[in-house]
Amino acid sequence: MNLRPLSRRFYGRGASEVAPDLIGRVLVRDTDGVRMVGRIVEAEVYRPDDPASHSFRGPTPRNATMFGPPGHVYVYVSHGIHHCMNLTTGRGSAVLLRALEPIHGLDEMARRRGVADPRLLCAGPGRLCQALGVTRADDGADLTMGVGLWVAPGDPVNPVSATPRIGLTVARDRPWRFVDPGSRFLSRGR
DNA sequence: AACCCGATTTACT
DNA sequence: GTAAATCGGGTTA
Repeated sequence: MNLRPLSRRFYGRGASEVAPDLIGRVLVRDTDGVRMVGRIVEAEVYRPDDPASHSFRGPTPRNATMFGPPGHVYVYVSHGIHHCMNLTTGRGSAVLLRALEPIHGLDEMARRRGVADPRLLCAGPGRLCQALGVTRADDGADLTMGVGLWVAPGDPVNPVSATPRIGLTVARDRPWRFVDPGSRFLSRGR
């Protein structure tokens, strides 16, 4: 399998283009001398014109990475406990990774998660980050270098399906969640 | 599936 | 100070 990192150009198209194109591609995580790999099956769009987005009210210390160049990781702390991971796509937009199908390094993911069921390792944005050991320390990392964390080509899924996003209290109507409709590893719908 | 609730960071007043 | 938060786990049904 080709595990070379996707280019800056891939991310620079904006979140609405990038999110559906990420489904079926492969996330690679190298940390502590181990490699973990997962297939992206669920992702959501967040944009600066979107009341649900952290970037909606402009730059703050937390969301600074969203306003930087495309192709970096934006990691934030959710509810003070969990970490969630986005891929920046330029001009205040990003794509939230919500679920992976674990492909490689399941033992390592299970150890970090404290559960063994493959379906519970990466089904949810907080679970995914816990499984891969992604924290706020990774915020701002460059995804195009092939070091630490990146996305490789994989096999893009089409068609993907679009649904409303999950866990929001505003802008709930926008169909900006994209999933692999055949996957059994989604955060909802198993 | 629905609800409840812990835990704490963040942004805003 | 305070309210809201891109959540997860457990309980109830």
